[in-house]
Amino acid sequence: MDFPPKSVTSTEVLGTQSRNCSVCSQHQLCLPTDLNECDTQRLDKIIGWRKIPRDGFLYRAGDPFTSLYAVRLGHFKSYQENLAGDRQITGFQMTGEMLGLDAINSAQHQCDVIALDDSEVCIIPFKTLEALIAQMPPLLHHFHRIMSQEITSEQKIINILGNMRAEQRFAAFLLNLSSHYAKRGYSPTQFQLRMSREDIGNYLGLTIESISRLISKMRNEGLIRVQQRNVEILDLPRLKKLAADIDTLNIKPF
Amino acid sequence: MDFPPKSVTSTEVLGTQSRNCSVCSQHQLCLPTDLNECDTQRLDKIIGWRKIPRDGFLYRAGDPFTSLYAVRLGHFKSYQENLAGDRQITGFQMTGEMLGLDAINSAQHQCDVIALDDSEVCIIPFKTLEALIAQMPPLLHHFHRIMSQEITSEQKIINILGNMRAEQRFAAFLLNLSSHYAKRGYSPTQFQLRMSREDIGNYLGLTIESISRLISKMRNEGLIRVQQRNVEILDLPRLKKLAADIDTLNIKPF
DNA sequence: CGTTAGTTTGAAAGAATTCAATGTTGGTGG
DNA sequence: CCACCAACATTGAATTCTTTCAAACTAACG
Repeated sequence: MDFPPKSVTSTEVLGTQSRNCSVCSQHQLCLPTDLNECDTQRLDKIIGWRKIPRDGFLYRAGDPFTSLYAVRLGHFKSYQENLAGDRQITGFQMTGEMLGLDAINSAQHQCDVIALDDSEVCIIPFKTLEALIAQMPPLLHHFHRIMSQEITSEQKIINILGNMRAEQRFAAFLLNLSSHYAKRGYSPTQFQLRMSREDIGNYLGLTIESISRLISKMRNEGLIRVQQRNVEILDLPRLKKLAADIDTLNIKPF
Repeated sequence: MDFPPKSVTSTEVLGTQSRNCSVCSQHQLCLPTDLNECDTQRLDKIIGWRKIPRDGFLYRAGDPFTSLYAVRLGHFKSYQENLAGDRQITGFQMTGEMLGLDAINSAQHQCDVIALDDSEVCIIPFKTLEALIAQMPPLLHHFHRIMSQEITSEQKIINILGNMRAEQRFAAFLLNLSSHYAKRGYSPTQFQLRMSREDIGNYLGLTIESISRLISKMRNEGLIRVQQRNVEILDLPRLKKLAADIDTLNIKPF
């Protein structure tokens, strides 16, 4: 069932990833599972493809919005800049995640998006997608779920920024990465940070020094092992307790 | 052009608000402007209606998701509760705004939503809406814009929580209310806060005492006038400068 | 008129930042 | 191959901002 459609030459599907949705490794993350083969191929036809080198822009705030992007390979960061020139990273995106949804309303991109790795994206022309969507109910609903998910994941950040202390924020951040990697079949306890300490700090509303101190503290407590950008979570349950604010240190005798 | 459709008796359209989209005062906020009369009436037919008393729940986190809600009258707050029982208000909603979009993905509501005023909502059964949407391209696109707008407005909060100091946060909060009221034809400089100081603090990641101090400070500086929940912005430009982090006090001589 | 919920104010404590210095890594060119 | 540089990261000390704790105040309501 994984052979390439006949319209595609064999060289085009060489490499670790195919350019076709039906054989893409992100299939279950990106596409509705109940889409039939025919509809999947119709979708294939409208989807383009692009490579972004490390530190390259996928798009910039203010760019006209024409397409959504699905991360096929690699990692991205999205940030907004305010009038004073301060930046706020609003999210990190990894394989299978959608970029550009925030631009639909104004037809202009709202963020700068930069690749943290050499990366690849699927280009999804939005007008075409909407036309297709109207004819394919499962895809319609799936697309709404994706947008809804985006809202939910931003609410998570609001929760982190709004009522967690520094240590909890960082714990929540690690746990979020952990579950994302787990969902993609990678180890939930060992992974590489794709972003600098500065990016992490910015994202979590903390300074780079605070991040550094938190890493040292958690390392000393045997919670994590960190070597540069390599992270190993040594005590996942305790990390979860920490992030959930269940203050194990303050258990009162009665 | 504003007479009620014949299927509706005259008593039903009495009062300040009609139950029909075509004559609803929120028309331009809620509906696509390029929807024809016939399509508007099809939409009318699926939309229900409900009153929520002050402090009443519109829905609770975990409730099964069946419908979206559009605020027709009044104000709401949405908040999430974490495992430790801490709450985080993720947004305040006023007339014309949509509630429940975050529930599409999981089919369960993600927030508790409470009315701050005696309020009224339109009930929009989601399955029916999706079916209708697929047949009405302008409505399809409009719905996507609404979801996109929700994403954008959450990014605003992330920006506030992620890199503003207390004073800027509160300034940004007031300005946000100001522009919302302006958009609805009310005064941008005089309005009533519908939420308690505690709610404001929670929303902005600050304590109630901090909010209180900020109000006092801004009052002393002639920026605002506050009498209980009545707010008057006395110096809008300066408030904007403050929120934008343009530090007028720190202009260096050379 | 007293009670209550919500708000304001003050003083002390705590959390995170700022500033400054030092350490580490990886790349580049001599 | 090594020395040096630049970018990134860590650590310490002082400062700043915000919270916490405590008390007093205010308006609304029965």
